Amino acid sequence: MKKMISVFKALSDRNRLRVVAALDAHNELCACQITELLKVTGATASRHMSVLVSAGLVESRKDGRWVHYRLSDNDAPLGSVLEWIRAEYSSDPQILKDRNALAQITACDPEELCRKQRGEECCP
Amino acid sequence: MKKMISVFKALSDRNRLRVVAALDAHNELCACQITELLKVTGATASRHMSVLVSAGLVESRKDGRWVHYRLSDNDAPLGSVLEWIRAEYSSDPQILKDRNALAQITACDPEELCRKQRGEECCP
DNA sequence: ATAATATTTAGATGTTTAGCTAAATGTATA
DNA sequence: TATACATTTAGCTAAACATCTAAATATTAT
Repeated sequence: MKKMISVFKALSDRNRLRVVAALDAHNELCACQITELLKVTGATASRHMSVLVSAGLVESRKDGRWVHYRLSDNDAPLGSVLEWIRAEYSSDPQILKDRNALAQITACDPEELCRKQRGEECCP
Repeated sequence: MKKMISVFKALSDRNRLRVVAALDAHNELCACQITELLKVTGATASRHMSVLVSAGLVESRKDGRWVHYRLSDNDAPLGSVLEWIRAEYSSDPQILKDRNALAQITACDPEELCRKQRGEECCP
């Protein structure tokens, strides 16, 4: 019951659903890329990711200063929940916008992206 | 996206999950039975049910003064979400307790149950 | 018509949560 | 070792929410 509630709570936020969709398309994204996608503070993005991780929906991998996130390969029953999400968002305007944004974001080296995030001019 | 969020929000509350489990076992329950199961005010139960109905998870049928609720027969993808819930809660202590409580509650005529709820002595 | 009654809505209160800024943590590089 | 830096944690505020009580609504029975 607690597990179920934490999963549903994790999935009942707009920004976290956007992240799930993003991770479903690009199988790994780092914290700064997610921050850029959501257009929120790094702190806020980090908080969202910790909710998804605690719910068991996402796994994180630390690589030096960077943290990379990916969807956990969930067991079949929970997998079917993701199946439903996938079906629902495949036509969602926000998610489609995000897809384009992500193309830009991932085209740019994370190194560059972070430079941009602290105000220096670089990749679009 | 809005639909998804409302579904997940609806499912991310302990008491509403208990109701979903209850409706999955007994295919129709009236407001007073749900009130009795959750041990909350009628007003609170009503609020919870309206959340489940707005999310499209539950349908209501009015019959005189009584309102009966049942699970909507959801399309396949969302159905699989309920499938996961079913798998998860089949061994949940709270849900098992609820099953016994429901046996008592449904054994007693709703008419009687309501009498009990306003303080008169009757069915156990 | 009036009274009784099952459910819903309104209003109030305490708790949770998403977001921010600022400080802390841990890692890499000069 | 000292500095730069990506991420996380702490502390705050405003909005959302679960619950209650009291009032409103709608339906049956007298």
